[in-house]
Amino acid sequence: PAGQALGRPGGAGGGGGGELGSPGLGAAGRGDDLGANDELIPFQDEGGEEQEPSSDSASAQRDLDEVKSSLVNESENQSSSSDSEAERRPQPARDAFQKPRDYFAEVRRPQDGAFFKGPPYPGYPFLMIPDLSSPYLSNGPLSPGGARTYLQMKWPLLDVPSSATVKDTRSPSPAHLVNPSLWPSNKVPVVQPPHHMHPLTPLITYSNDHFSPGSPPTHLSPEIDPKTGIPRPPHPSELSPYYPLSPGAVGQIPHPLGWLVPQQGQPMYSLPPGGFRHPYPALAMNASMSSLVSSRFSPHMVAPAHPGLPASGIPHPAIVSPIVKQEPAPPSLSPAVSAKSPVTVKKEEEKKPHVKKPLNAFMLYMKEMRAKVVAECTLKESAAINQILGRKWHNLSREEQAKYYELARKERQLHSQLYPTWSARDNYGKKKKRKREKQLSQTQSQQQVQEAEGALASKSKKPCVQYLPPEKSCDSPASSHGSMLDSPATPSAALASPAAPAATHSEQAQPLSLTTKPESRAQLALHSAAFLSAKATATSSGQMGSQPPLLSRPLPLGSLPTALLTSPPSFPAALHAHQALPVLQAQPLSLVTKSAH
DNA sequence: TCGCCTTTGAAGACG
DNA sequence: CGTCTTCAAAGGCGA
Repeated sequence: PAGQALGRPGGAGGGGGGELGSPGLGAAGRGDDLGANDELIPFQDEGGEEQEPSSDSASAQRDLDEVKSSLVNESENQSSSSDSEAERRPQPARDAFQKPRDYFAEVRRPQDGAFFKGPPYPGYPFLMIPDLSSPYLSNGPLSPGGARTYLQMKWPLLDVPSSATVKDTRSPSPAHLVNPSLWPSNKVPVVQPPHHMHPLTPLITYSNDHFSPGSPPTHLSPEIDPKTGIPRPPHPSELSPYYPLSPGAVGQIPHPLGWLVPQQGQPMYSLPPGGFRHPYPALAMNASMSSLVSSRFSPHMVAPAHPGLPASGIPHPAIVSPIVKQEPAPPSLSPAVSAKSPVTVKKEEEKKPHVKKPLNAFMLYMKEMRAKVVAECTLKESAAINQILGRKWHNLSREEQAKYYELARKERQLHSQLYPTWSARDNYGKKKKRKREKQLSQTQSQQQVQEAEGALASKSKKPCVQYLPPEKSCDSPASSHGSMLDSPATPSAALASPAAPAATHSEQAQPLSLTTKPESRAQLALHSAAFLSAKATATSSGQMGSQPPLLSRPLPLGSLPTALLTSPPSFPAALHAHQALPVLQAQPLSLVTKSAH
């Protein structure tokens, strides 16, 4: 069954043929062009790194394998080692190489659908897509899976057939809906966006949800709001479909994240149901993106304020009203905003859609990767999947994480601009609480972790299992090794701050990592050993590939690899890329072995 | 039908 | 300033 889902997307994977082809590479390539953002670029690289078409497929497969293996066996070692090695190494290297446009060009194929299919992840699409819709609103319905990957994002941008876009617009959310094909059964996240979807859409997703029905084809009419009829700013891009919200609002800013966000799911900030939004974030993106990227939302962002905005609760994408999600939005939009009598205000507030918190780096990552993971493994439970994702997160290289952190940062900025008055506190108490129990459980888990740690220290592993849901073993991966303690913070912290993605700081982080997370610790232990060996080998061997995987997270690897990768002639790399791929793949193994050694 | 579970990160609350 | 709590996404599962 799983296969099914994958299948499609996979097209990518599976098909082998697909590997290269899929790629959306081509798309990616384009994206780059479009993107043109400075920041973006880096991302792209990274993204590219992660996976490109071929690489993607390969990597994806690997990942899957890893995951599966891990799932299957939580066995620690393998999973850990394999993961790190397989996944990372290849990816990075590949990414780097693949990116090259030329390469893409070649790769590109006419197949529309194919494109999207491509590798699920390709890179992080971040690149350029500025889309933005923001999904802060909750409502989105959406889609399920959420699987959109960044990659998609790229694509969209690139290819985005106008038609497609149009469609999207039309069926805003529907886009997804519309294409059931996409969704279908499995959620196949990966797949995603079929052509229907706007390339961006995926990203936008959020918006889509929102968009929904009403939304007019933005393209067509550039910017009139369906609702208000107000003309929007000319560029959709600017607008950001994302924030549909205010549609009327003119200028909302696109959500930086938008692109990140996967479409399917909900948008981060979803729009109010009624709200309309631009569906085509993609369009918008460019301009906005760049601006966003640059981090300046200002113009758009700022502006937005006016009309709709509202600081207060307004209809904004992010806004979701739990209660009444839908209602509010549309209507409320301007009117509501306009503050009515206090009473009304209260009402609104009550109803008011609540603005969701901006997603943090990990959440963004989850959104993107969830689908993949789901596709890979049979598990469906989010809890199990999240564990896996957590593990994968740790395995990400700093750079990769940095991307997400940056995105998260932008998202927060955007969110703050959109909802200046909003505070996390606003959402407090909305969910039910579970406090103590949870804590207890946590504490228990912690204990377990500690125990695990102890074990680890001693060397044993085991613990993991505990965490995992008994049922699904498969996943446990993460734990596999790990288990252990967690101290997440550190790494994250390091990263976090680091807006600078690349920042090699990673090293700094690393240390932290050690302290913090359990896994990391566990990994550390492993890594440390491996690492040492790796270092030697690495330096001598020179190929990064090997190391990255192992070290990747914990250690400096991240930096290393990248450095290595980057250092080489980048573009030309393209050529290499192909070659490289194979090599890389091979490497992993070798690496592994090395590490083992 | 609702809340739990699970992950990481951010931000608020509290001491 | 440090620690703890809540929420963000997501979807199966149990009550």
